[in-house]
Amino acid sequence: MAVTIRDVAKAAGVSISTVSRALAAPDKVNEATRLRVQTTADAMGYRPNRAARGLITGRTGNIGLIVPDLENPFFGSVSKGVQSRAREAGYAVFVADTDETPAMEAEAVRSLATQVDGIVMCSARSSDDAVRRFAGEVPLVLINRRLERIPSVTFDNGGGLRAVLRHLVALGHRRIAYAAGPVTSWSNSERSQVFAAFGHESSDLELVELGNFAPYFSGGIEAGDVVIASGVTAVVAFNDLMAVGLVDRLRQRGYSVPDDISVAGIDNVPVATHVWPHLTTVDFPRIAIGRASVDMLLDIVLGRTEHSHRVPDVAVELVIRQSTGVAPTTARAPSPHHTRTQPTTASRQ
Amino acid sequence: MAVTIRDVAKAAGVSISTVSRALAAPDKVNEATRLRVQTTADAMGYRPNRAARGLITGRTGNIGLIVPDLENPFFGSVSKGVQSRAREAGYAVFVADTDETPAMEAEAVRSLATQVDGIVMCSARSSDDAVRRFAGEVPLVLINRRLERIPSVTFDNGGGLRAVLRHLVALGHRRIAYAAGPVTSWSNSERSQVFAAFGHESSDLELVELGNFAPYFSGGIEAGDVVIASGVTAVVAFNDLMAVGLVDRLRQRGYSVPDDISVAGIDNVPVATHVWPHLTTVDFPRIAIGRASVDMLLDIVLGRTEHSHRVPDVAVELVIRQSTGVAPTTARAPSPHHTRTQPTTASRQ
DNA sequence: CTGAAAGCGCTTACAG
DNA sequence: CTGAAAGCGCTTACAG
Repeated sequence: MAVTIRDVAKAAGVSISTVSRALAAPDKVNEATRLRVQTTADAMGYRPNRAARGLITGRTGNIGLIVPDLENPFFGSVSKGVQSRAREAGYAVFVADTDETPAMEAEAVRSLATQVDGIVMCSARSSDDAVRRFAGEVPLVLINRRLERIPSVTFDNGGGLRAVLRHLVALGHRRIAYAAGPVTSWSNSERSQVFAAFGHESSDLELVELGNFAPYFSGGIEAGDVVIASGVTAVVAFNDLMAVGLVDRLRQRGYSVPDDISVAGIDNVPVATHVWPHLTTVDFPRIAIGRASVDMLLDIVLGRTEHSHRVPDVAVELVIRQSTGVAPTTARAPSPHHTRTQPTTASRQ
Repeated sequence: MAVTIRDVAKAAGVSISTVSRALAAPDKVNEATRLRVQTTADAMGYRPNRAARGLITGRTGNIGLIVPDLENPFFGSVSKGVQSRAREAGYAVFVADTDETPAMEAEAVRSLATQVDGIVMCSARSSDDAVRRFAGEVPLVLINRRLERIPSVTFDNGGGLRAVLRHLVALGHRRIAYAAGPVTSWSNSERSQVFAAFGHESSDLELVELGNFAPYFSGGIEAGDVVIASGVTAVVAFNDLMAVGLVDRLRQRGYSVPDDISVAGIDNVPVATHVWPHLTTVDFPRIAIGRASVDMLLDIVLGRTEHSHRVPDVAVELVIRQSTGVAPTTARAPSPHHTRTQPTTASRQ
């Protein structure tokens, strides 16, 4: 039904070889014929069958994108970046959502491997060994995870967290918590290490890691009570979603943010400015990293090796908003007024 | 490099035809040979090349998904539904983000058409004629838009909006606004009509349409001032994102939600419960509609015509939360206290 | 039940 | 510069 190269050849009065060349290698063909072929092809609405082409060239013109959760705004942005850069480069993108499970990551790699030139995998949940196996099956670029000898592009996780901590210290906070994310998350373990190491910078700091909590609003709700019990005056959450839940829970418990407790997130997803108080957070340029991952993948696939696979971390930026403030002078004991679990609307406003 | 059907045939000591049959049509082959072939294929890690298969069968085993904006949580959920149902059915999915522009929708259809068995298009921004042209190029299912003789699956837009309006009327509101979304949005024009028609139900209602506004937080900020100027006591926003911006702006201007003005959204995206007050809204089962669209597409592609293409609207559900309340008895004149643009944190808490 | 052959729509040496 | 031929990895009538 669709018009094939044969149809065009017949209409233009040339062989299919010539049509193929006219379209793909313009300099290998007489300008006059090239023009004629091009014109008739356009007129007939000819679109080359990429699958057939791929069978011969070994290139599909497709890339795969594997993400843990398409509903998570973080991955939505990354996907957008991947998708837009791929399109510019003439590549189409397959997407697979793995529901945060390692098993589905493996399945996605297997089913995509034969159909793509390479895969961008975001926040891989699989073990190091499994990820290495994936990289053996298909060209692979990792986003948000470093693994020896596997190409990857990552944010400056450590720098971001340190910037938040310095900010909190400057505001006078001395007892600071980190509300940890999923144990299986590479980002979380890196942040966890950086957090612990930060304690060595100044001796009068009391740093306490709490959790692990789910990287959602619900995880933040859970973390809220733990934070209160811990007696800290400031907390950095694994991500913004968790920070938002945390703020909500603290308010329910009668604590004011930032007057009683300062809260910071990480990611700078849109919700960070949709809630009140606006969240102090670390901006991770997610679209940019999505685009960068495609560039790196294409460098590998097309044999453009100017880039080293060991690229520097993508810079992140501390964004100070209203959820962090000067440390309270004394630990706060919530008044009876504050401890009721259902304050009236008026008091919340 | 990859193991082909020929390799398996050699290893199993049969012809490639037999390998092909053993894997695809188990009943057309001797059980013993089938088993042998299957075993060696597994052992060798054979994965059939879907592109090669598709060249013959005319089926690619892929579907395309075209969405206006992957960063929008609404489409993220729809994508998740599409992706999960497709995977269950053994299909891989291409995704294209069109940045809300008709031109990129056309480009996406063109580039995907040859590589997929069909396309699911979400909230198409193109003209009716253009969409019909798309449907001529490739099997197409529309999400969130009805078009004569084009298969589609849609939410019960009208029912949802009417439910919100009845809710507001029951709370005593008589002057109610609809903050409209993009003119190009099919959902918006349907809601706009339903809103206008609702006025005929009771004669003492004053219904005013405001806008159009951008379907984001920023559009809600803009709408906020217009809503105040209009003197209504309740407003329904085109979507939750806009409603959240609206609430934020009203608070900045010193108005209390819902004491002074009730605000309702539409969609029930996660942010609806992340902000305070939690948003009254209409739940659109987005993952479900994504899955349903794949089912419909596959019905068409595989010639399973039990389903009519004219399926009923997907039911939606009014979710009453804290952003709507009883209508104020008198129109509210903000006190000087409320008109300051930068209230202190304390007053906001 | 099994194999040889044709062919899906293309690209690419190989001759001319 | 151009065409005929081979072949990418598969499936599917067609014989046997």
